[in-house]
Amino acid sequence: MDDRKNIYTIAKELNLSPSTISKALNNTGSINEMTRQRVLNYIKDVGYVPTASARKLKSKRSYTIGVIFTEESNVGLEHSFFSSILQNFKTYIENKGYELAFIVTKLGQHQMSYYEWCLNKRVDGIYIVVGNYQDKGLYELVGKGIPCVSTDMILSGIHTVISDNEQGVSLVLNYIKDHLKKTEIAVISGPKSSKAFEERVTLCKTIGQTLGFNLVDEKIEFAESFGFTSGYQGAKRLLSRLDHLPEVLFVTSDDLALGVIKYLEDQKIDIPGQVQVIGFDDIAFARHFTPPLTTIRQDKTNLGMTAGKLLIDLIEQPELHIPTIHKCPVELVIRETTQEAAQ
Amino acid sequence: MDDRKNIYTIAKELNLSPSTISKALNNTGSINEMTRQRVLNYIKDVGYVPTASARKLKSKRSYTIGVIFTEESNVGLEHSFFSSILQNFKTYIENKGYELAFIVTKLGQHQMSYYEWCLNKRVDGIYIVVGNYQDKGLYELVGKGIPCVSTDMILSGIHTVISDNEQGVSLVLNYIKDHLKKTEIAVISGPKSSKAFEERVTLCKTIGQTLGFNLVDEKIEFAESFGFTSGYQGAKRLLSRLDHLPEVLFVTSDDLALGVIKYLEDQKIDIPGQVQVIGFDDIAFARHFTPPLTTIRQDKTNLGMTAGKLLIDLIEQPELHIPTIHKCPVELVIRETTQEAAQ
DNA sequence: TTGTACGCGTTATCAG
DNA sequence: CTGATAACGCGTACAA
Repeated sequence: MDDRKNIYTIAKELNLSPSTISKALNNTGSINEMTRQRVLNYIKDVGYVPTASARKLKSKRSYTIGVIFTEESNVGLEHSFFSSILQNFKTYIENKGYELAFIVTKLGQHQMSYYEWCLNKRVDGIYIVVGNYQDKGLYELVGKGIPCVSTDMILSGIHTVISDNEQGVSLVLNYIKDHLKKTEIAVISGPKSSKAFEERVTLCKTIGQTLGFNLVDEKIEFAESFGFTSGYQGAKRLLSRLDHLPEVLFVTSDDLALGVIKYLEDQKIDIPGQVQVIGFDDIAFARHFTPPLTTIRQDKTNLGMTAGKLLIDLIEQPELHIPTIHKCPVELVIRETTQEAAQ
Repeated sequence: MDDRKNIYTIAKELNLSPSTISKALNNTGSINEMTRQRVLNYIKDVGYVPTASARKLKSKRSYTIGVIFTEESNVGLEHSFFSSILQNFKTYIENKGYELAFIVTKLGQHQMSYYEWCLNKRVDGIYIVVGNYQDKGLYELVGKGIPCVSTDMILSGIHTVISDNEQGVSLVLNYIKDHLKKTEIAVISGPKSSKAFEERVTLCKTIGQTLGFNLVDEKIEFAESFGFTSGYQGAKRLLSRLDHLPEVLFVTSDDLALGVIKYLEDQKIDIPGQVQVIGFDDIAFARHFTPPLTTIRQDKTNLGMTAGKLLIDLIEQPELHIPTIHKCPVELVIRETTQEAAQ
């Protein structure tokens, strides 16, 4: 019925032993080159393919990276920024011979923790793309010593690859001060569930202070979630609370910023005439929006690939176990939601 | 060193046999309820987690669905329409106890065919989200009898879940005729590598004919790829070829349509004053664009979930082996890139 | 309920 | 140095 071959069958057919076949396949141990070729050719002919689970079972390696993506935060694969990072990560690790699997906590009837899933799959490493950093399951997971890299949250003890938020915020605020020559600013931030957003807000306050901005809490609004609509609502809440329009709105996530712009348009507020808007991320649509969005470009390729490289280094050279924070440089992309002041 | 438990260890510690442990875990066979509870409690205490690969090795089932996504067509997870379908599919199958894995043809040094990968992983089924239908590897794969569902291409012999393109095109053309009251139309299509795009173009011709549109080939332009820029370029090519502006541009994919709109704006062509634009898909940004795009809404949730349901039915009840084509209804969403003619 | 063979590739050990 | 043998990893299923 199931006529699948295995190394035993093949060994018999070639008058060799199973271990020889294995050696030929994996290029390990000592084996005569001619024998190797003979095996390889035969295998190609008959179309034998080794079974992943048998190899994994024995070698205790799965060549699989578990990915935490979204579950809690209600952002799915639809979120273009994270998807893009994930795509780059995926490409990198596949080149290194690893595959990607989504960590899941509910499978059919079974409920399990992140960690249990990882044990079950024996993943070699973990990549946290987006996750709610208030999630206790995450802390359990990262405490277990499985190599782990994160691009979203800065948890102590995890290797983190993240955009240089300090540089980004600094670029924005200095640009506002030196080029736009404005001082009345307000901030719309992504939800508090993400550490990165928290960090950006904190940086706005500290850097803003040194630059002479007066960024009181009243001028900071946290969106409830990700996405266009959250931005729209956030802008609405913020502006109806303030007694006059800020000169510049710094929105710490592009997808929110687009919603913010929409709200301003609906209110017949001219951009950049009355309010200037600056985003963060440079998602694909930022440049295509009307008006095209001035923003901080995060280098998604770099983020994804660096995370991949770091994780695989960790897996293959476990001696480098001192947690590091990699900051990827960002860049200010000036488009049409801002306008430099005349000299 | 590796202190992981297995059913043998546990069996010994509880003075039971390995098979009893297995039964307790899987709730199969006959087993004393008290024994079962004892085992379950113990397992929870010591934190034992069964190993996926061992189970797979024995049971020859992997509870894994292989997904073909993009590889050839250069669209990645960034493509919001496909990502969204995939997300819904993923959710559905996870509820049914299956996991998703991306089918890959290059792993480290190893190059393999889709089919080889599937053998290696012993996937239970295959889901083709996007793929180049000229890809011969795809035909090899689907010919092997692994349960397979596609949402993109209509290959003979594969179960297909696809939006009702006929209904969609019909809705568009009738809307143009009856409400916009226009006859001069042109079409910008997605790349020929996708069967769905081909089908839409063909339908435009046939339905167009019965409605009295004169849609000659000169008025049909194929974009070179997916995405905003391809749409922009496509519009440019089309309009520079035609001697006068069409009244309505039907763009068979939203991401292209947004690029088309941008091109028209850059040319100072008023939408919908001079040219009206209709898209297809209803991606998230379609409604947020300026102007908001009139388009055909594909039901991504329905598509993804139906595909999931169909595939799992196929896996679990292999007797239903007559290939079917599921057409999911679509809907015309009227926004601001079109304008009804006065009565 | 329990014993045990099985699935299949890997690897340590051993003989030629 | 080449290749063979056998034990191993771990859960499942059927016979006892």
